[in-house]
Amino acid sequence: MIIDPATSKPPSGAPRRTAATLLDVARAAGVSKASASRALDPASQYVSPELRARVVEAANRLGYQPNASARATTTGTAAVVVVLVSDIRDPYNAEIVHGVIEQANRAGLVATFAGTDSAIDDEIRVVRMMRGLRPHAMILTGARSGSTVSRTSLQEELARYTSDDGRVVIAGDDELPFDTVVVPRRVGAAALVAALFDLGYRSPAMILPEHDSVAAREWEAGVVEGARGLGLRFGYGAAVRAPVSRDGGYEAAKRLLEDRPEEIDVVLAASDTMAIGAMSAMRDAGMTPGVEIGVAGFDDTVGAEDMTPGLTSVDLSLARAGAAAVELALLRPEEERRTVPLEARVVVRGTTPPRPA
Amino acid sequence: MIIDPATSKPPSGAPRRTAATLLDVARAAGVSKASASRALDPASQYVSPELRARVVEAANRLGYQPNASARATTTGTAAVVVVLVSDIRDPYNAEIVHGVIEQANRAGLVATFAGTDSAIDDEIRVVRMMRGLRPHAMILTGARSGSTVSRTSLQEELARYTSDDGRVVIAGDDELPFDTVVVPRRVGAAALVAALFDLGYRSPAMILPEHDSVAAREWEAGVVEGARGLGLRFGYGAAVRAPVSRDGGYEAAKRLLEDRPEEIDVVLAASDTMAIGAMSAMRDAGMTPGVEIGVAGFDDTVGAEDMTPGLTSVDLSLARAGAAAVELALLRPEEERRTVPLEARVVVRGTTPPRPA
DNA sequence: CTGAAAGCGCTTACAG
DNA sequence: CTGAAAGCGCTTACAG
Repeated sequence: MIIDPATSKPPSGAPRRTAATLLDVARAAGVSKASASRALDPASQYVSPELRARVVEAANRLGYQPNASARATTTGTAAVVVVLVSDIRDPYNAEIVHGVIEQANRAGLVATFAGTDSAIDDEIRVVRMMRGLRPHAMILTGARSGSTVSRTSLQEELARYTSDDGRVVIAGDDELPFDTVVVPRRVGAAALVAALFDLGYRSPAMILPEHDSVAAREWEAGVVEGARGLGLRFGYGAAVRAPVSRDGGYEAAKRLLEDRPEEIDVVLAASDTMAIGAMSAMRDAGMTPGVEIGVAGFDDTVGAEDMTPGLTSVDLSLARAGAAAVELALLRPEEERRTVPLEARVVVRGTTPPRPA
Repeated sequence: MIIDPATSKPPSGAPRRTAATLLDVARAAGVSKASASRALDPASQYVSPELRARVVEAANRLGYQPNASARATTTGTAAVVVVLVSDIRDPYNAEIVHGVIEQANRAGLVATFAGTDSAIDDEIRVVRMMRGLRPHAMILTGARSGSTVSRTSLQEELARYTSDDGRVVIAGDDELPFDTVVVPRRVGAAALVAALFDLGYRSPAMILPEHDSVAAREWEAGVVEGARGLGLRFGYGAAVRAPVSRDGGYEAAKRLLEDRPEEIDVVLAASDTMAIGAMSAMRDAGMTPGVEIGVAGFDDTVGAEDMTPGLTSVDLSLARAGAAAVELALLRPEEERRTVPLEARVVVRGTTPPRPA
C-alpha cells in the first residue's frame, strides 16, 4: 500500500532544533535578508563584492544550506525530477535510472523515485501523489500494462500535470502523447534477424512475452518484418509466449524443443533474461547453446557477455536513454510531440556461431 | 560536475499556469482555508462530516494535490528520505535501493537519490546539498573510499545534519558512528569457508579487492578467521588483489593459475562479479570451474544461479537491508548507536562440488 | 465545529 | 548597491 506523503504526516520525533536560516546568515553578516539572498545567488548582479564576501563567509561558518522547500514555495517549482520505475532491480531500468541521476545532477536537479509495480493503476496513484511535489518533470520508464480505461486515466492524470506547466517524458516502450525517448526495439529486432541471416540461420523460433505490451509488440513486429523481408517464415508453433523471466524462458524453450526441434535453427527471445533461461533448458535437454541450435536475446543487459558461451544480443544504448529523457524534460515545452531515437547495435557472441550451410 | 540545486535556478520556461491551491478548494467549497485544510487532513477531528464531504468533493473535482513544498516549509521537515548510492547499476546497490523505495512509500515518504561515485569527497558535497531538502533521513549505502581527513569531514557534515534533528542510517559496509544496518560480510565469509571445508576443500586462494575498504577488510577477516579456526592456511601468493570487476577477477585468477595452480583447490572471490571473471579465466586456461578447481563468490547477486555451472555464493539478504534502513530512520533518535544485523546464507552450487578426498 | 491571523523560510519587485 | 515589504501555499494555535 502506498500512503500519500502529502496527506500523511511526517513521523514526529523530538522537537526539531532547526538548521540555520537565511535570517541567521543575514544577522551574522550584519545585512538584510534581501541582501543575503542576493549575495548567495551567483547569478545576481548588483551586489558589492565586500558584502557578498561577508555573507558567504557567514553562510559557510554557519553551515547554511538554503531550505529547498521554502525556495520551491516561493518560486513555484521544485528543482526536482520525478522518475517512475517499475522495478529498479531490473538491469534494464537500472541503466536508464543511472543516466537520469547523472544528467539530473548535472543540471542541478534532484531525482526522486517511486516504484509502481508496472501496474497502470498504481502509476496513476503515484503520478497524482507526485504532482504534490510540483516537480519540474516526470519521467516514465518501461512499459505499462493495464486496461484501455486505465491508460486513458493515466493520460488524463498526466495531462492535468502538463497543463500546470509540468513536463512529461516517456523513456521507454510506450505510445503516449508526450515527448518520448524511443527505445529502438523494432529496428533492433529487425537488425538482429538480418545479422542471423547473414550467419546462415534460416529457421528462427520466437519466445514472446506473455503479456501484451508496446515493448512486446514492437519486438515482435521487428522480428516478423525483418524475417519477411528476407523471405523467412515462422512455422506453425514456432512462436511461444511466456512470462518475462528466466523461468519463463526456460519453460518456453522446453516446449519449443519438445514440439519441433528439427525445424528450428535459432531461438530468439524478447529479453536476455528469457534467453538465459532458454540456454538452461537446452543444456537440460542435452544440447549446448550455439551448437545444435543458436540463441539470441535482447537488451544486452549486464551479464550477457559472461554467459558461457556469450549470449548474442542487441545493445539498445540504454545508458543514453536516461540522460536523453532529462534533456528532453529541460527543453521548453512545444505543441507537437518530440521524439529522440536511441541506437540499436547487434552484438554477436558465442551462442550464434556462423552456421555451416 | 554537480550543481547545487539549492543554488542553481530551476530552468525557466513559459509562465506557469499554476495548479489548484488550497484556497481554490476552499472557495469552491465555500469554506475557509483553515477548514479546508482540516477537512483534508484525515487525522483531524472536529470537522463536521458535511463540511468534510463538501471539501473533499471540491478537491477531487479540481484535482487538488497539496503542495508538498509549502507543507514542508510550514512543518519544518519534508516527508523525504535521501539515499546516497554510488552506482545504481550495481545489483548489490539496486537490491538495497529497491527495499528503501518500497518501505519508504509504505511509510508515506518520498525517496530521493543522489549518485556519489563512491568517492568520499563527492559524498560530502552531496550530503551538504541534500541537507537543503530538510529530509527526514539520509541513508548511505555501500562502502566509501577516501582519506582519513575526508572521512572526518564526512562525519562532520553528517553530524551537522543530525544536530538539526536529521537521522542518518548507514546501510552497508562502513563503520561510522550512526545507526547501521550491518551487512554480515565477516560472518558470511567465515560460514562460506566452513561450508567449503565440509565439502572437502583444503587449499583456498583469495581474490581481494584492490582498494582498501571496510567491506574488503570484513570479508578478508571472515575468510582468514574461518580458515584459521579450521586449521587451514593460505600459502604465500595465494591472495591477490584486483579491481572489483569482472576483468579484475579475470586477471587475478589468471595470475593465481599461472603462479601456483597445483596448490589451490578453490578460489574465493570477494564478490560474484570477480568470481564470474575468474570462471572465464579458468575456461580460457582450459579448465572447467568446479572440476579442477572450485570457485565461490560473494553477495549472491542476480545471475549467480544462471552461470554454468551455478556459482556458489553467500546470500546477504540485501532485500531486507533497504527496508531495515528506513525502519531505523523512522525510530526516534537515541544516544547510543543502534545496529540491525542481516542474515548470511551460504548457497552451494555447481562451482564447488563435493571434493573427493 | 469554524474562521481570521500569524508564521514557516525564502525571493523579488519596489523604493531609496 | 541595499533594505523594507509583500507574497508563495500551507498549518495551527487562538478566539469564537
